[in-house]
Amino acid sequence: MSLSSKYNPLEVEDKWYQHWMDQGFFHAEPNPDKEPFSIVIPPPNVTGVLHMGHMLNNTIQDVLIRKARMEGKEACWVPGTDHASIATEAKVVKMLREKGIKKSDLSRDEFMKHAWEWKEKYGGIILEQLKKLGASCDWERTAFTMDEEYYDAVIKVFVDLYRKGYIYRGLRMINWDCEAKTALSNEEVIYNENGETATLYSVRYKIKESENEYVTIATVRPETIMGDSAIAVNPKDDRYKHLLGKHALVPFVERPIPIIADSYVDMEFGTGCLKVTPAHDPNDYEIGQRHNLEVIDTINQDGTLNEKCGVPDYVGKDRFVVRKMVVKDLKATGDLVSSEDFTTRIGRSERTNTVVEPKLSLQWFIKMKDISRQALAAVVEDDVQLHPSKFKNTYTHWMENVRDWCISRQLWWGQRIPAYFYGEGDDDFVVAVSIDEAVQLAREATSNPSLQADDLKQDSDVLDTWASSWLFPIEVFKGFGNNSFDPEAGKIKAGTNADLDYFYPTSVLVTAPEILFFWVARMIIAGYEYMDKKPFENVYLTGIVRDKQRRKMSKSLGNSPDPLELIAQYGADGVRTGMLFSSPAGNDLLFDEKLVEQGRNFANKIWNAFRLVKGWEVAEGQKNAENEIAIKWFDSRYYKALADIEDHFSKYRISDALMSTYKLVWDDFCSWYLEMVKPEYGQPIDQATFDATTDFFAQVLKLLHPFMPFITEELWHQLSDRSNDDCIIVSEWPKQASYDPDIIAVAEEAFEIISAVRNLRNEKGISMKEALPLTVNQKGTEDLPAFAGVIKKLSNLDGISFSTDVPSNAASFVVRTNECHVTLAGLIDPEKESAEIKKELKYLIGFKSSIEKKLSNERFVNNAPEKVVAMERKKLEDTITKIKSLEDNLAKLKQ
RNA sequence: GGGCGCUUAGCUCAGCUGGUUCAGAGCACCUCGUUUACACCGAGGGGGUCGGGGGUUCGAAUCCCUCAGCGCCCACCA
Repeated sequence: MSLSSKYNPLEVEDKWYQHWMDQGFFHAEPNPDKEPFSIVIPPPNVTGVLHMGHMLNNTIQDVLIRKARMEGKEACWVPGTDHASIATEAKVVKMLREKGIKKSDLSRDEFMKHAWEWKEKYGGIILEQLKKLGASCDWERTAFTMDEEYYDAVIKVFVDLYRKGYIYRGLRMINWDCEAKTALSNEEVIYNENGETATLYSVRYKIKESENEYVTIATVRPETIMGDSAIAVNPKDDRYKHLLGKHALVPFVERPIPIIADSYVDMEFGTGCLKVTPAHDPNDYEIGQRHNLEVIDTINQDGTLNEKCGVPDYVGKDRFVVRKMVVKDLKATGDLVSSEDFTTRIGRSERTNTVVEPKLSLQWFIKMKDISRQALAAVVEDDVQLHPSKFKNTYTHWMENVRDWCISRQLWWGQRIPAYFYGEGDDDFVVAVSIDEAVQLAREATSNPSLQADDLKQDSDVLDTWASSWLFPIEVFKGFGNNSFDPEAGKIKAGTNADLDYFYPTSVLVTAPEILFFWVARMIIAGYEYMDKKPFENVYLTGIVRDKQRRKMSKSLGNSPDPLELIAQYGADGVRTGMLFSSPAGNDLLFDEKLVEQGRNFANKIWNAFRLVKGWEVAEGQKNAENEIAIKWFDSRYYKALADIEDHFSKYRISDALMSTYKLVWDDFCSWYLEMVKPEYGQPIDQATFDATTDFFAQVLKLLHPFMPFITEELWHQLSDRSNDDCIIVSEWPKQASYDPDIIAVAEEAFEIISAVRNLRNEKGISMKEALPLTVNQKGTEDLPAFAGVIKKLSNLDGISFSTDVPSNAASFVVRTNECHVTLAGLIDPEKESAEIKKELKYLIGFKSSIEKKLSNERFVNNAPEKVVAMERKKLEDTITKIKSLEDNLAKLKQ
């Protein structure tokens, strides 16, 4: 048999993935004999390609789902994609533009046809990529947020919320993209970090009630002057008290507007006078609401001014053109007092980069206060647990101050709002799940029985993507399908959907903190609203994957490696472990290819451990003493590690669980255990030790499997002959068992002696090949001699004796309370040795006196718990023993 | 501006209800080593006044106050 000294992932990964699929190991069905464990994937954008964030996120999900599967749970990981209305529509529009087709030239149906073609062609690439990572998703359940049934669910929910009174249509100041002619959500508005330079103009308005008196305001948007409805000053501002109640005249149009007091106004800014333009500024709109001011909307949807501005020259011209004209005209009339450069934050559209225009618009909203009450409580009371828990604060703060949710988007790709207008009025509409129902309702509303479907006009907007993905944990199980949804109650009926009854609530959601509000909070809201249950028990929040310099990975910076290339180069197992090595929950992952290298090296280490064991010749026979103690020790060590690992998993400390596993395998299994039982060159190993070793190996592979699915499956089969359906992926996760802490402690002491001997060799330049004699004057652990054979083997001794006789010509050291001597005739420099001993003695004497001081402090002895005092006494005793040993050594040297 | 959080070895981070897991881990670094699984390796080693200051306590990385620096979320000054 010849096995390469390097593990080659390419040879095994695809083979095993295919095998798992063929065996149906990923598929889950409700099973009353098993405990359910489910995860829904945060659906990536259907147009997306795999990036490093997905890699981290999905690796964590796969680790959790694989462990649960091995624990005998019915593990169901539902994959899917999000239609991502804005992002996808933008891509389709761009693709069409490149073909010379303008969206505005297409009908809605034509556009949708293109969009679906695009989706069929490019959608779901990302899911194929996940397979390379080893993601054990139940692909038979793959969901898409625009699937027919999913679409219907979203519509049912809209209608339901409307009927429950949660949805309303209202005039709101929204972010408007004049180029795309659509409303933008806050998250689609980008602010330049350093602000942008604008000009701040000071403009004087004449006071109507007095001669030659002016009030000067400052603005960066002079083109909105014609929409002014008031001048506001701070109520505490004595400079302007006399003007309150009077009026200012708007330049150009000479329209009188009241001078009012509002505490929003900052006395320090500019002149302390603010022009209030309710139609074109969110703060001004609020002031307008408070003071009942007129709203004069002077800007059209495309950013040009309309006739309401009252200046014919400006009508039809773009707002930025008008700005220049206004400035010029103000100069001409002498009303422009000054202008200066000014750094301010200007919002730009993520899609078109045009300056966002605050615009009053009729949009659809969900009232959030009442509907979110249970979702807030669920997290506060830890019914839904966030990991790490620090996000609890962020969550509750947001939920306590939750704002109404604008759910309409002026796009075509998405679920179309099921509101049907039968008249021209803003309120002349009905909301219905189907056109037939809409006709019915419209007939009733208009008392016109002959009204037809053609007389209705459906709202042209679609719903915000999150207004569909918030149903994900319910709808991947088709919760609103069949007749499960009861429109009367506005709930999904229990006992009508086997999948939902079994898999919901899901066990854990793994996602990024960035979408805690957009998605996580809203899923919790929807969960309580429709299921009366939370959607998941736990939320694991991952960090952001950054580069070494803490920069976010982005296409434009080009600092993101291609995940598939990484997998090709290092193997999926290497990439998975590499990503997890350094990513505690909630912490950003500073990605460095070295981590992946470390992961690959780890796989190689495991591979070589296998090569070693596989290469052993086995002979009949009994195990010798050191193999026996080695087996006893590793058995305990294993179960202690398992306890640690389980503890980490229970707290969602995945990185720590991996690190414990890593150390168990590399340090304890490879460096200690295998070295202990490894037969001498050319010698066979006894059957009993060999069996114990392969058994340990298998148990270790199981712990590794969730992290490194491929190599573990490969070795599982190579280690022993196993049938096709006997796979590690469905093997039984090790059960915790009691272990002997004493043997672990004694072993540690033995290891320290071994290290000390090796260190001695290093210092004295004695080769590992040269056997040495060791005498241990044991003053501590009684069981140490059990490890005599191990110590002898691993530090290459030609003899080890436990004796109080101190040999001469010996290099000495003290391990804990064991006085150790290695006879080294001719290699000992008594001067140097004694100098070193003296140095250590000095330290120990100081250490001793500090303990004595502590123990002579009555307040310490009286107040500290007995246990602590006892420990100090033991420490003192051990130190005295140690000092005595060193003094003996010193005396011996001087002879 | 409002809220939350962080500061521990060169780097990334553990460190629970104050006391032997109390100063830790991984990586990096230094020395030695190609020994019969692995140089994608082995053996050994160095390295921190736990951001500064003050307090509570017999005892503080851990609790409190304060200063400094950093980060995140929310709202956004015309």
